[in-house]
Amino acid sequence: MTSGRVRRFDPERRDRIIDSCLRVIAEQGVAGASHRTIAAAADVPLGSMTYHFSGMDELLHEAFERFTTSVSDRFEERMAQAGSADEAREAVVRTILDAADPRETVLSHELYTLAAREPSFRDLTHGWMARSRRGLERHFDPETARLLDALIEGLQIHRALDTQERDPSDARIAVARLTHAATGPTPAAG
Amino acid sequence: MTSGRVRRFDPERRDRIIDSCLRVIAEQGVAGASHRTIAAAADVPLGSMTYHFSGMDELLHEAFERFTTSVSDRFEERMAQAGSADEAREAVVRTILDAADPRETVLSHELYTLAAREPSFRDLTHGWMARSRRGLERHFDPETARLLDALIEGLQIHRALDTQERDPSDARIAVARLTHAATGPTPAAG
Amino acid sequence: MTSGRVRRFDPERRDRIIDSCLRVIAEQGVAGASHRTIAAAADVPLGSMTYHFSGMDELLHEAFERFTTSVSDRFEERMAQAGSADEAREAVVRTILDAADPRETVLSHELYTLAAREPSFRDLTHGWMARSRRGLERHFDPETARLLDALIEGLQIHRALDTQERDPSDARIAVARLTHAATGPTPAAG
Amino acid sequence: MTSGRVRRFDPERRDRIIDSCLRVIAEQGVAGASHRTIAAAADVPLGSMTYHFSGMDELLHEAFERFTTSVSDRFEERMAQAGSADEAREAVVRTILDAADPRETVLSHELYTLAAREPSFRDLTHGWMARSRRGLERHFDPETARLLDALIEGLQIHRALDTQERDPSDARIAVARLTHAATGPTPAAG
DNA sequence: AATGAATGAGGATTCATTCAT
DNA sequence: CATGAATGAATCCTCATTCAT
Repeated sequence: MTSGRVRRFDPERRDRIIDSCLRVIAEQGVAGASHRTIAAAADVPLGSMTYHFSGMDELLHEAFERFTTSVSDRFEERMAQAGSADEAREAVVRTILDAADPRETVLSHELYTLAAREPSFRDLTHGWMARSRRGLERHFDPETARLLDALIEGLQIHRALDTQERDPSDARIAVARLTHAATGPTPAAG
Repeated sequence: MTSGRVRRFDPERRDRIIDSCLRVIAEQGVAGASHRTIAAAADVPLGSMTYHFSGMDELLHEAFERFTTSVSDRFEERMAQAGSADEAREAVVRTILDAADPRETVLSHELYTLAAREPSFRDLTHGWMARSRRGLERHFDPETARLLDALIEGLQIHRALDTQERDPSDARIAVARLTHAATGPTPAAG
Repeated sequence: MTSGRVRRFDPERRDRIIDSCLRVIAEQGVAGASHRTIAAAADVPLGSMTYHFSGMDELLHEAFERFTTSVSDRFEERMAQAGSADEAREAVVRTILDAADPRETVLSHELYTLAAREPSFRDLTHGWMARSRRGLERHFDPETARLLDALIEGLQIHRALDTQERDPSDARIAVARLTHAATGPTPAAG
Repeated sequence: MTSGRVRRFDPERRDRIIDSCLRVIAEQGVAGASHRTIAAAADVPLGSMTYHFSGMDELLHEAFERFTTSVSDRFEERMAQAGSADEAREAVVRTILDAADPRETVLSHELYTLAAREPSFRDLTHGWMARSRRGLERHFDPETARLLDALIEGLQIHRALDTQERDPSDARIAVARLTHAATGPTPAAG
């Protein structure tokens, strides 16, 4: 008889909690990510939270680790599929423009905010950046890879946090300037 | 007679609360900025908080408005003092490298995180970016100004959130590439 | 109209909480004295507890301070009313025998246990003992006062923690021996 | 094959749990002695606790039984080794003064507190006192033995819970007065 | 025989907000 | 005008115990 009401064994529960944690953060921010809200989102009893995770910090760390890994995976794959420098440039541009997904924007900023204050989260941001650079270095020299990586970051943020629409060509021009020197006349203002 | 309790008239109290709010956010994040902690930091009675501000949102908005205004002021002044495109480039480079102040890093990210989720804070980020661009447009064409602004953002973030030291020359090279096209051989990897 | 359901002003509430705290400790021990149980006993909302006391420690300290003060008051009065050394001896004997009140036994031990581990409670036990000695010194020299005080303690404990009834004359004999040397033949066993 | 998990047979585990229980109580009190903390201290799985003991009460009882037995053993031995009434007096004095071991002080009080409220622990305190008296009765008459036992208790407590140092001669004088009546002039205060 | 997984109840504490003064 | 007192909801976390394995 498997009657009763509880599931005593649920091996994927830990996983589900991590996913729910990311979902809650995306929707309500780290501030709204409490044991309660996450437990409810994961359809798991409250006591389950501290059983599986030593505390909110461990949970947050694992959640953001999953997030950065998945974003990095996707970016690396994109870079791997580019067959030439030109295709790589186009992939970078697309990465910048695709960032419209508000979920990722929000999660990124939440992580940055955490990392800005708590060094323990900086291993995640560091690892993330390292993998991005490694992907870029398939097609560009290390110096350029670092600059491109920072540019992607800055353009994504400004696209996300500006109330005004941005012209998509910005990204293309910026990538061009950073990757091959000469594109035309000196752009200093008259 | 000045007997009884003290300080029934304190015209700068509102101001002090806003400053304390920023101080608390810099130290403990928006998450740690409660009426209680801010009131304590400002040495102001708890009941005073809801008297002067309709709620945390109003207070946060005013606090971040003060923050972005002060950062923008400083940047605009820097740009105004640059007498040539070269001096402007150097001012941009210094702006990127000076961002070591953890207080500003933290406050920026806290604001971005807020703005990423709540549109009501996006007027602040939009205004901030607009003023930055206006400053840059004293020396560069609008297109370049936009790109420089994003680059500043990206490099600052990566410098702050990487565990590894960054070479300061990165900033100089990036600014050079974005502002005058040709600086040398094509940097695509071999 | 004083309708509604809440009492917004209740100046004796702090006092009532302290009393309820002692009551709960007497009934269930320090282990059972939680914010919840005490709040319920005092008919006070839970949030009221940490409003009036910084935490359980402060509350416990104040509660036991009240307890020791009241016990000391009573003992001092008894000593003050004794008109002669003989009456003082009798008062001491009665103090030992009266300790049957389980409430006081329990509270004393709870305090001792606390003080045994946390020095911050030792000021209470020290003050208690000091006042007891001061009372005894009205009638006995300091040396004898110290010994009597310890004897009271020991006899009370053994009376309380033995499952076997004790002969009340024990107390009388012990007090006699400690206070005037000669009462008969040497009591060493054959 | 000793593969798989380890230590499915561990006959001393029950013993180790009891010892760990005492250690935890000495360090954190009965309040801090939970199944979890004790299991961790004994390096034993949590589920093992309720397997070996029906509940905390059984465990506490066995732990304190071990404690009182060991203290009683030592005291009895001391008394057995005393060859004369004078040596016995000295042994009693030393027992009082040696009680500086904070571990024993703490454990004694924890037990007293338990016994003060729950009669089920009073068999332990009763047995302890009975054995103490039996030891003393090797050298003193039953009456004196009871008084000495109580005096030991009282002086130990006051030495442990006073913030002021005690003069060791107190113990010697008290024992003298209780055991042979006349030691000098009447100690009543002038 | 032994235990890892699980959980509901309860632990202290913090919070934004209300309201009588 | 300004605030100290008050509170219910929510915070994270620990707990003894149960039970399928």
